[in-house]
Amino acid sequence: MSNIKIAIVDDHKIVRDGIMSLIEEEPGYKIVCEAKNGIQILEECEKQEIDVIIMDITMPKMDGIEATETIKEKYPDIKILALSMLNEDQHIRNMIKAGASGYVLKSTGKKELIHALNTINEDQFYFSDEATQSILHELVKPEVSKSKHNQNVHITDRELEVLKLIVEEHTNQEIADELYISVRTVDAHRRNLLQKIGAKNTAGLVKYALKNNLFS
Amino acid sequence: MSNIKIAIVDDHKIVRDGIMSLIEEEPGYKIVCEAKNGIQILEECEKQEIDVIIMDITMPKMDGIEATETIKEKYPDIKILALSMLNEDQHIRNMIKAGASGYVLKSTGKKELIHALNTINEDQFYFSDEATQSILHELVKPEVSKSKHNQNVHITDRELEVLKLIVEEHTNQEIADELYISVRTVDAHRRNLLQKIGAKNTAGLVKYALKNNLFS
DNA sequence: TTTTGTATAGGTGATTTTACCTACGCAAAA
DNA sequence: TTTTGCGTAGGTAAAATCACCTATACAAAA
Repeated sequence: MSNIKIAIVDDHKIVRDGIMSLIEEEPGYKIVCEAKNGIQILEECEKQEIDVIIMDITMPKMDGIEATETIKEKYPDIKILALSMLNEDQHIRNMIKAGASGYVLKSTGKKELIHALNTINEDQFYFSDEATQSILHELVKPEVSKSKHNQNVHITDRELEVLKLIVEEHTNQEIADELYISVRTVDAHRRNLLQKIGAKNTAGLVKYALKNNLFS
Repeated sequence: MSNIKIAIVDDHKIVRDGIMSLIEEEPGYKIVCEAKNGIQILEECEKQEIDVIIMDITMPKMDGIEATETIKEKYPDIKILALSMLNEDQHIRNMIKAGASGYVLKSTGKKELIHALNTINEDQFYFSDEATQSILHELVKPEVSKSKHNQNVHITDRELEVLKLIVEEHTNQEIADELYISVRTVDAHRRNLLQKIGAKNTAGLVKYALKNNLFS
Protein backbone atom coordinates (compact mmCIF):
# COMPACT_ATOMS: atom_id res chain seq x y z
CA MET A 1 0.00 0.00 0.00
CA SER A 2 1.20 3.47 -0.81
CA ASN A 3 1.81 6.20 1.68
CA ILE A 4 -1.06 7.85 3.46
CA LYS A 5 -1.25 11.46 2.32
CA ILE A 6 -1.54 13.80 5.27
CA ALA A 7 -2.36 17.50 5.46
CA ILE A 8 -1.81 19.61 8.56
CA VAL A 9 -3.97 22.63 9.31
CA ASP A 10 -3.07 24.87 12.24
CA ASP A 11 -2.45 28.58 12.53
CA HIS A 12 0.67 28.07 14.65
CA LYS A 13 3.76 27.11 12.76
CA ILE A 14 5.28 25.51 15.82
CA VAL A 15 2.38 23.11 16.14
CA ARG A 16 2.56 22.25 12.45
CA ASP A 17 6.28 21.63 12.65
CA GLY A 18 5.88 19.52 15.74
CA ILE A 19 3.33 17.27 14.16
CA MET A 20 5.27 17.12 10.96
CA SER A 21 8.41 15.94 12.70
CA LEU A 22 6.42 13.29 14.56
CA ILE A 23 4.95 11.94 11.36
CA GLU A 24 8.00 12.18 9.17
CA GLU A 25 9.88 9.80 11.44
CA GLU A 26 7.22 7.23 10.69
CA PRO A 27 7.23 5.20 7.48
CA GLY A 28 4.01 4.91 5.53
CA TYR A 29 2.98 8.54 5.77
CA LYS A 30 3.61 11.50 3.55
CA ILE A 31 2.80 15.08 4.43
CA VAL A 32 1.55 16.58 1.22
CA CYS A 33 0.65 20.04 2.45
CA GLU A 34 0.12 22.33 5.35
CA ALA A 35 -2.25 25.25 5.81
CA LYS A 36 -2.77 28.11 8.26
CA ASN A 37 -6.56 28.24 8.15
CA GLY A 38 -9.71 26.83 6.60
CA ILE A 39 -9.54 28.90 3.43
CA GLN A 40 -6.05 27.65 2.63
CA ILE A 41 -6.81 24.00 3.16
CA LEU A 42 -9.88 24.28 0.95
CA GLU A 43 -7.67 25.55 -1.84
CA GLU A 44 -5.22 22.74 -1.23
CA CYS A 45 -7.98 20.15 -1.40
CA GLU A 46 -8.73 21.27 -4.93
CA LYS A 47 -5.13 21.01 -6.01
CA GLN A 48 -4.15 17.60 -4.76
CA GLU A 49 -5.23 14.32 -3.35
CA ILE A 50 -5.36 14.09 0.42
CA ASP A 51 -6.28 11.13 2.61
CA VAL A 52 -6.32 12.56 6.10
CA ILE A 53 -6.38 16.13 7.36
CA ILE A 54 -5.17 16.92 10.85
CA MET A 55 -7.28 19.95 11.64
CA ASP A 56 -7.00 22.50 14.42
CA ILE A 57 -10.31 23.85 15.68
CA THR A 58 -9.73 27.49 16.49
CA MET A 59 -8.19 29.37 13.62
CA PRO A 60 -8.55 32.82 12.05
CA LYS A 61 -10.28 33.30 8.67
CA MET A 62 -12.17 30.02 8.69
CA ASP A 63 -12.20 27.78 11.73
CA GLY A 64 -11.88 24.02 11.74
CA ILE A 65 -15.57 23.37 12.15
CA GLU A 66 -16.60 25.33 9.12
CA ALA A 67 -13.71 23.94 7.11
CA THR A 68 -14.63 20.40 8.09
CA GLU A 69 -18.23 20.90 7.04
CA THR A 70 -17.23 22.27 3.67
CA ILE A 71 -14.60 19.66 3.00
CA LYS A 72 -16.86 16.76 3.96
CA GLU A 73 -19.51 18.12 1.64
CA LYS A 74 -17.20 18.42 -1.32
CA TYR A 75 -14.83 15.57 -0.60
CA PRO A 76 -16.56 13.04 1.62
CA ASP A 77 -13.68 10.60 1.25
CA ILE A 78 -11.18 12.84 2.99
CA LYS A 79 -10.90 11.91 6.65
CA ILE A 80 -10.49 14.61 9.22
CA LEU A 81 -8.80 14.25 12.58
CA ALA A 82 -9.60 17.08 14.95
CA LEU A 83 -6.74 18.49 16.94
CA SER A 84 -7.91 20.03 20.16
CA MET A 85 -6.85 21.35 23.49
CA LEU A 86 -8.54 20.27 26.66
CA ASN A 87 -11.56 22.31 27.79
CA GLU A 88 -12.75 22.61 24.20
CA ASP A 89 -15.56 20.14 24.73
CA GLN A 90 -18.22 21.99 22.84
CA HIS A 91 -15.92 22.63 19.92
CA ILE A 92 -14.93 19.02 19.75
CA ARG A 93 -18.56 18.00 19.60
CA ASN A 94 -19.13 20.40 16.78
CA MET A 95 -16.16 19.00 14.90
CA ILE A 96 -17.67 15.54 15.15
CA LYS A 97 -21.01 16.87 14.01
CA ALA A 98 -19.29 18.60 11.14
CA GLY A 99 -17.91 15.29 9.99
CA ALA A 100 -14.58 14.74 11.71
CA SER A 101 -13.72 11.10 12.20
CA GLY A 102 -12.07 11.62 15.53
CA TYR A 103 -9.96 13.83 17.69
CA VAL A 104 -6.73 13.81 19.60
CA LEU A 105 -5.38 16.33 22.06
CA LYS A 106 -2.50 18.59 21.21
CA SER A 107 -0.65 17.01 24.08
CA THR A 108 -0.89 13.65 22.36
CA GLY A 109 2.22 11.55 22.01
CA LYS A 110 3.51 10.16 18.77
CA LYS A 111 2.18 6.70 19.40
CA GLU A 112 -1.40 7.81 19.88
CA LEU A 113 -1.27 10.19 16.94
CA ILE A 114 -0.09 7.47 14.59
CA HIS A 115 -2.67 5.09 15.92
CA ALA A 116 -5.37 7.68 15.41
CA LEU A 117 -4.26 8.33 11.85
CA ASN A 118 -4.28 4.65 11.02
CA THR A 119 -7.66 4.14 12.59
CA ILE A 120 -9.48 6.89 10.81
CA ASN A 121 -7.71 6.19 7.54
CA GLU A 122 -9.35 2.78 7.72
CA ASP A 123 -12.71 4.49 7.86
CA GLN A 124 -13.12 4.00 11.57
CA PHE A 125 -13.44 6.55 14.33
CA TYR A 126 -10.87 7.46 16.90
CA PHE A 127 -11.71 9.33 20.06
CA SER A 128 -8.97 10.23 22.47
CA ASP A 129 -9.86 8.86 25.87
CA GLU A 130 -8.65 11.91 27.69
CA ALA A 131 -11.24 14.14 26.10
CA THR A 132 -14.01 11.60 25.81
CA GLN A 133 -15.08 11.74 29.42
CA SER A 134 -15.55 15.48 29.41
CA ILE A 135 -17.42 15.33 26.12
CA LEU A 136 -19.85 12.81 27.46
CA HIS A 137 -20.46 15.13 30.37
CA GLU A 138 -21.35 17.88 27.97
CA LEU A 139 -23.54 15.48 26.13
CA VAL A 140 -25.58 14.71 29.16
CA LYS A 141 -26.19 18.24 30.34
CA PRO A 142 -28.68 19.34 27.70
CA GLU A 143 -30.68 16.14 28.23
CA VAL A 144 -31.15 16.95 31.86
CA SER A 145 -32.70 20.28 31.06
CA LYS A 146 -35.03 18.62 28.59
CA SER A 147 -36.82 16.58 31.19
CA LYS A 148 -37.68 19.79 33.00
CA HIS A 149 -39.85 20.79 30.10
CA ASN A 150 -41.84 17.63 30.39
CA GLN A 151 -42.63 18.29 34.00
CA ASN A 152 -44.64 21.41 33.32
CA VAL A 153 -46.61 19.97 30.46
CA HIS A 154 -48.85 16.96 30.66
CA ILE A 155 -49.77 15.74 27.22
CA THR A 156 -52.52 13.15 27.09
CA ASP A 157 -52.22 9.93 25.14
CA ARG A 158 -54.64 11.10 22.50
CA GLU A 159 -52.89 14.40 22.11
CA LEU A 160 -49.65 12.51 21.72
CA GLU A 161 -51.14 10.44 18.91
CA VAL A 162 -52.27 13.58 17.17
CA LEU A 163 -48.92 15.25 17.70
CA LYS A 164 -47.16 12.25 16.25
CA LEU A 165 -49.22 12.45 13.08
CA ILE A 166 -48.66 16.19 12.87
CA VAL A 167 -44.93 15.61 13.06
CA GLU A 168 -45.33 13.03 10.31
CA GLU A 169 -46.59 15.82 8.08
CA HIS A 170 -50.21 14.77 7.94
CA THR A 171 -53.02 17.30 7.51
CA ASN A 172 -55.81 17.52 10.04
CA GLN A 173 -58.09 15.66 7.65
CA GLU A 174 -55.64 12.82 7.27
CA ILE A 175 -55.21 12.64 11.02
CA ALA A 176 -58.97 12.55 11.47
CA ASP A 177 -59.26 9.67 9.00
CA GLU A 178 -56.40 7.83 10.62
CA LEU A 179 -57.86 8.10 14.11
CA TYR A 180 -61.51 7.74 13.07
CA ILE A 181 -62.51 11.08 14.60
CA SER A 182 -63.79 14.37 13.26
CA VAL A 183 -61.53 17.04 11.86
CA ARG A 184 -62.92 19.35 14.51
CA THR A 185 -61.68 17.05 17.22
CA VAL A 186 -58.26 16.88 15.68
CA ASP A 187 -58.38 20.65 15.56
CA ALA A 188 -59.34 20.75 19.23
CA HIS A 189 -56.44 18.49 20.18
CA ARG A 190 -54.14 20.59 18.08
CA ARG A 191 -55.23 23.79 19.76
CA ASN A 192 -54.86 22.21 23.18
CA LEU A 193 -51.37 21.14 22.22
CA LEU A 194 -50.50 24.63 21.03
CA GLN A 195 -51.72 26.05 24.30
CA LYS A 196 -50.07 23.46 26.54
CA ILE A 197 -46.76 23.55 24.76
CA GLY A 198 -46.82 27.27 24.34
CA ALA A 199 -46.31 27.09 20.61
CA LYS A 200 -47.59 29.50 18.02
CA ASN A 201 -48.10 27.02 15.21
CA THR A 202 -47.12 23.72 13.69
CA ALA A 203 -43.47 24.67 13.68
CA GLY A 204 -43.56 25.05 17.45
CA LEU A 205 -45.26 21.70 17.91
CA VAL A 206 -42.72 19.90 15.77
CA LYS A 207 -39.84 21.62 17.54
CA TYR A 208 -41.20 20.56 20.88
CA ALA A 209 -41.69 16.98 19.76
CA LEU A 210 -38.21 16.66 18.32
CA LYS A 211 -36.41 18.43 21.13
CA ASN A 212 -38.08 16.20 23.68
CA ASN A 213 -37.49 13.12 21.57
CA LEU A 214 -41.14 12.19 21.80
CA PHE A 215 -40.92 10.07 18.68
CA SER A 216 -37.44 8.86 18.04
CA MET B 1 -20.43 10.25 56.80
CA SER B 2 -23.14 7.66 56.97
CA ASN B 3 -23.44 4.72 54.65
CA ILE B 4 -24.47 5.25 51.06
CA LYS B 5 -27.88 3.67 50.56
CA ILE B 6 -27.91 1.47 47.49
CA ALA B 7 -30.78 -0.17 45.62
CA ILE B 8 -30.29 -2.90 43.04
CA VAL B 9 -32.73 -3.37 40.17
CA ASP B 10 -32.36 -6.37 37.89
CA ASP B 11 -34.72 -9.10 36.83
CA HIS B 12 -32.14 -11.82 37.37
CA LYS B 13 -31.61 -12.86 40.95
CA ILE B 14 -28.12 -14.08 40.21
CA VAL B 15 -27.06 -10.67 39.01
CA ARG B 16 -28.57 -9.00 42.05
CA ASP B 17 -26.86 -11.43 44.39
CA GLY B 18 -23.55 -11.00 42.64
CA ILE B 19 -23.62 -7.24 42.94
CA MET B 20 -24.83 -7.46 46.48
CA SER B 21 -21.96 -9.64 47.54
CA LEU B 22 -19.50 -7.30 45.87
CA ILE B 23 -20.88 -4.31 47.71
CA GLU B 24 -21.43 -5.90 51.07
CA GLU B 25 -17.73 -6.66 51.35
CA GLU B 26 -17.09 -2.97 51.11
CA PRO B 27 -17.55 -0.66 54.10
CA GLY B 28 -19.52 2.56 53.65
CA TYR B 29 -22.36 1.08 51.62
CA LYS B 30 -25.68 -0.33 52.63
CA ILE B 31 -28.03 -2.16 50.33
CA VAL B 32 -31.45 -1.01 51.37
CA CYS B 33 -33.54 -2.80 48.78
CA GLU B 34 -33.64 -4.79 45.60
CA ALA B 35 -36.25 -4.94 42.87
CA LYS B 36 -37.06 -7.10 39.87
CA ASN B 37 -38.38 -4.38 37.57
CA GLY B 38 -39.25 -0.73 37.21
CA ILE B 39 -42.60 -0.98 38.92
CA GLN B 40 -41.10 -2.50 42.03
CA ILE B 41 -38.32 0.02 42.40
CA LEU B 42 -40.80 2.86 42.04
CA GLU B 43 -42.73 1.47 44.97
CA GLU B 44 -39.54 1.13 46.96
CA CYS B 45 -38.59 4.73 46.27
CA GLU B 46 -41.77 5.83 47.97
CA LYS B 47 -41.12 3.73 51.01
CA GLN B 48 -37.56 4.61 51.85
CA GLU B 49 -34.62 6.85 51.27
CA ILE B 50 -32.22 5.77 48.55
CA ASP B 51 -28.99 7.42 47.40
CA VAL B 52 -27.98 5.38 44.39
CA ILE B 53 -29.87 2.90 42.26
CA ILE B 54 -27.99 0.34 40.22
CA MET B 55 -30.38 -0.21 37.36
CA ASP B 56 -30.52 -2.87 34.69
CA ILE B 57 -31.77 -1.70 31.31
CA THR B 58 -33.79 -4.55 29.87
CA MET B 59 -36.43 -5.79 32.28
CA PRO B 60 -40.02 -7.01 32.05
CA LYS B 61 -42.94 -4.87 33.26
CA MET B 62 -41.10 -1.55 33.18
CA ASP B 63 -37.62 -1.28 31.69
CA GLY B 64 -34.75 0.71 33.13
CA ILE B 65 -35.16 3.64 30.79
CA GLU B 66 -38.76 4.27 31.70
CA ALA B 67 -38.05 3.71 35.37
CA THR B 68 -35.13 6.12 35.26
CA GLU B 69 -37.25 8.82 33.69
CA THR B 70 -39.97 8.45 36.25
CA ILE B 71 -37.64 8.31 39.20
CA LYS B 72 -35.62 11.34 38.09
CA GLU B 73 -38.84 13.27 37.70
CA LYS B 74 -40.14 12.44 41.13
CA TYR B 75 -36.86 12.14 43.01
CA PRO B 76 -34.19 14.13 41.19
CA ASP B 77 -31.73 13.58 44.02
CA ILE B 78 -31.55 9.85 43.56
CA LYS B 79 -28.59 8.90 41.40
CA ILE B 80 -28.89 6.13 38.90
CA LEU B 81 -26.10 3.94 37.64
CA ALA B 82 -27.01 2.04 34.51
CA LEU B 83 -25.97 -1.57 34.35
CA SER B 84 -25.54 -2.76 30.82
CA MET B 85 -24.17 -5.44 28.64
CA LEU B 86 -21.99 -4.70 25.69
CA ASN B 87 -23.74 -4.07 22.36
CA GLU B 88 -26.50 -2.17 24.12
CA ASP B 89 -25.22 1.16 22.83
CA GLN B 90 -28.55 2.65 21.97
CA HIS B 91 -30.06 1.61 25.24
CA ILE B 92 -27.19 3.11 27.17
CA ARG B 93 -27.66 6.38 25.38
CA ASN B 94 -31.31 6.37 26.27
CA MET B 95 -30.49 5.67 29.89
CA ILE B 96 -28.26 8.72 29.94
CA LYS B 97 -30.95 10.77 28.28
CA ALA B 98 -33.43 9.50 30.81
CA GLY B 99 -31.25 10.86 33.58
CA ALA B 100 -28.79 8.16 34.57
CA SER B 101 -25.53 9.52 35.94
CA GLY B 102 -23.40 6.85 34.39
CA TYR B 103 -23.08 3.26 33.39
CA VAL B 104 -20.93 0.24 34.01
CA LEU B 105 -20.88 -3.07 32.24
CA LYS B 106 -22.19 -6.22 33.85
CA SER B 107 -18.74 -7.61 33.44
CA THR B 108 -17.34 -4.90 35.65
CA GLY B 109 -15.07 -5.82 38.50
CA LYS B 110 -15.56 -4.79 42.08
CA LYS B 111 -13.04 -2.01 41.95
CA GLU B 112 -14.68 -0.20 39.07
CA LEU B 113 -18.16 -0.67 40.45
CA ILE B 114 -17.20 0.89 43.79
CA HIS B 115 -15.45 3.71 42.02
CA ALA B 116 -18.50 4.35 39.88
CA LEU B 117 -20.77 4.37 42.91
CA ASN B 118 -18.57 6.86 44.72
CA THR B 119 -18.29 9.08 41.69
CA ILE B 120 -21.95 9.40 40.94
CA ASN B 121 -22.84 9.65 44.61
CA GLU B 122 -20.74 12.81 44.59
CA ASP B 123 -22.96 14.20 41.87
CA GLN B 124 -20.49 13.49 39.10
CA PHE B 125 -20.81 11.25 36.09
CA TYR B 126 -19.14 7.95 35.51
CA PHE B 127 -18.88 6.35 32.10
CA SER B 128 -17.26 3.00 31.75
CA ASP B 129 -14.46 3.28 29.23
CA GLU B 130 -15.26 -0.04 27.64
CA ALA B 131 -18.65 1.11 26.45
CA THR B 132 -17.79 4.72 25.83
CA GLN B 133 -16.05 4.18 22.54
CA SER B 134 -18.94 2.31 21.02
CA ILE B 135 -21.39 4.88 22.27
CA LEU B 136 -19.48 7.68 20.65
CA HIS B 137 -19.56 5.71 17.45
CA GLU B 138 -23.31 5.53 17.66
CA LEU B 139 -23.37 9.19 18.39
CA VAL B 140 -21.52 10.01 15.25
CA LYS B 141 -23.43 7.80 12.87
CA PRO B 142 -26.56 9.88 12.62
CA GLU B 143 -24.41 12.91 11.92
CA VAL B 144 -22.81 11.16 9.00
CA SER B 145 -26.13 10.43 7.40
CA LYS B 146 -27.08 14.05 7.88
CA SER B 147 -24.38 15.32 5.63
CA LYS B 148 -25.70 13.05 2.91
CA HIS B 149 -28.96 14.91 2.96
CA ASN B 150 -27.15 18.16 2.53
CA GLN B 151 -25.42 16.92 -0.56
CA ASN B 152 -28.58 16.40 -2.52
CA VAL B 153 -30.21 19.60 -1.47
CA HIS B 154 -28.77 23.00 -2.05
CA ILE B 155 -30.61 25.60 -0.05
CA THR B 156 -29.85 29.18 -0.96
CA ASP B 157 -28.97 31.84 1.59
CA ARG B 158 -32.30 33.54 1.24
CA GLU B 159 -34.19 30.29 1.57
CA LEU B 160 -32.21 29.56 4.68
CA GLU B 161 -33.25 32.90 6.17
CA VAL B 162 -36.86 32.12 5.43
CA LEU B 163 -36.54 28.61 6.82
CA LYS B 164 -35.01 29.96 9.99
CA LEU B 165 -37.95 32.26 10.53
CA ILE B 166 -40.38 29.47 9.78
CA VAL B 167 -38.72 27.34 12.42
CA GLU B 168 -39.03 30.27 14.79
CA GLU B 169 -42.79 30.02 14.38
CA HIS B 170 -43.34 33.16 12.36
CA THR B 171 -46.16 33.47 9.82
CA ASN B 172 -45.40 34.25 6.21
CA GLN B 173 -46.55 37.81 6.80
CA GLU B 174 -44.16 38.27 9.72
CA ILE B 175 -41.35 36.79 7.66
CA ALA B 176 -42.16 39.16 4.82
CA ASP B 177 -42.05 42.14 7.17
CA GLU B 178 -38.85 40.94 8.74
CA LEU B 179 -37.09 40.51 5.41
CA TYR B 180 -38.70 43.51 3.67
CA ILE B 181 -40.15 41.39 0.89
CA SER B 182 -43.66 40.49 -0.25
CA VAL B 183 -45.66 37.68 1.28
CA ARG B 184 -45.81 36.15 -2.15
CA THR B 185 -42.05 35.96 -2.25
CA VAL B 186 -41.91 34.34 1.14
CA ASP B 187 -44.49 31.92 -0.18
CA ALA B 188 -42.35 31.24 -3.22
CA HIS B 189 -39.32 30.54 -1.05
CA ARG B 190 -41.42 28.33 1.15
CA ARG B 191 -42.68 26.31 -1.78
CA ASN B 192 -39.20 25.96 -3.17
CA LEU B 193 -38.06 24.71 0.22
CA LEU B 194 -40.91 22.20 0.38
CA GLN B 195 -39.98 20.96 -3.04
CA LYS B 196 -36.24 20.82 -2.47
CA ILE B 197 -36.46 19.21 0.91
CA GLY B 198 -39.22 16.89 -0.12
CA ALA B 199 -41.51 17.95 2.67
CA LYS B 200 -45.27 18.06 2.63
CA ASN B 201 -45.72 21.02 4.93
CA THR B 202 -44.26 23.12 7.71
CA ALA B 203 -43.77 20.07 9.90
CA GLY B 204 -41.46 18.59 7.29
CA LEU B 205 -39.49 21.80 6.97
CA VAL B 206 -38.97 22.08 10.71
CA LYS B 207 -37.99 18.44 10.98
CA TYR B 208 -35.43 18.90 8.24
CA ALA B 209 -34.00 22.01 9.86
CA LEU B 210 -33.69 20.45 13.29
CA LYS B 211 -32.36 17.10 12.09
CA ASN B 212 -29.68 18.83 10.08
CA ASN B 213 -28.90 21.20 12.90
CA LEU B 214 -29.30 24.12 10.57
CA PHE B 215 -29.92 26.52 13.42
CA SER B 216 -28.38 25.31 16.64
C1' DT C 1 -71.66 12.90 45.13
C1' DT C 2 -69.56 16.48 42.95
C1' DT C 3 -65.75 17.82 40.50
C1' DT C 4 -62.20 17.30 37.27
C1' DG C 5 -60.05 15.61 33.16
C1' DT C 6 -60.38 13.62 28.70
C1' DA C 7 -62.26 12.79 24.23
C1' DT C 8 -65.57 13.89 21.37
C1' DA C 9 -67.96 17.38 17.97
C1' DG C 10 -69.98 21.48 16.23
C1' DG C 11 -70.55 26.92 14.61
C1' DT C 12 -68.49 30.90 12.60
C1' DG C 13 -65.17 33.65 10.55
C1' DA C 14 -60.61 35.31 9.88
C1' DT C 15 -56.12 34.19 8.64
C1' DT C 16 -52.69 31.37 6.59
C1' DT C 17 -50.91 28.10 3.82
C1' DT C 18 -50.78 25.48 -0.39
C1' DA C 19 -51.02 24.65 -5.43
C1' DC C 20 -51.18 25.84 -9.71
C1' DC C 21 -49.50 29.53 -13.06
C1' DT C 22 -46.62 33.66 -15.20
C1' DA C 23 -43.03 37.24 -15.24
C1' DC C 24 -38.85 40.36 -14.80
C1' DG C 25 -34.16 42.05 -13.40
C1' DC C 26 -29.69 40.73 -12.42
C1' DA C 27 -25.45 38.35 -11.95
C1' DA C 28 -22.64 34.49 -12.67
C1' DA C 29 -21.37 30.72 -15.44
C1' DA C 30 -21.00 28.20 -19.74
C1' DT D 1 -23.52 35.64 -25.74
C1' DT D 2 -26.75 32.65 -24.08
C1' DT D 3 -28.14 30.14 -20.33
C1' DT D 4 -28.85 29.27 -15.71
C1' DG D 5 -29.85 30.32 -10.98
C1' DC D 6 -31.62 33.42 -7.69
C1' DG D 7 -34.62 36.75 -5.81
C1' DT D 8 -38.33 39.24 -6.58
C1' DA D 9 -43.70 39.64 -7.29
C1' DG D 10 -48.25 38.81 -8.83
C1' DG D 11 -53.22 36.14 -9.99
C1' DT D 12 -56.46 32.79 -8.53
C1' DA D 13 -58.56 29.35 -5.87
C1' DA D 14 -58.67 25.66 -2.81
C1' DA D 15 -57.37 23.82 1.47
C1' DA D 16 -55.93 24.14 6.06
C1' DT D 17 -55.17 26.35 10.23
C1' DC D 18 -56.33 29.36 13.99
C1' DA D 19 -59.31 31.70 17.36
C1' DC D 20 -63.01 32.41 19.58
C1' DC D 21 -67.23 29.94 21.44
C1' DT D 22 -70.50 25.93 23.21
C1' DA D 23 -71.73 21.19 24.39
C1' DT D 24 -72.12 16.12 25.61
C1' DA D 25 -70.51 11.58 27.41
C1' DC D 26 -67.73 9.06 30.37
C1' DA D 27 -64.49 7.76 33.84
C1' DA D 28 -61.66 8.74 37.60
C1' DA D 29 -60.69 11.30 41.61
C1' DA D 30 -61.85 14.17 45.53
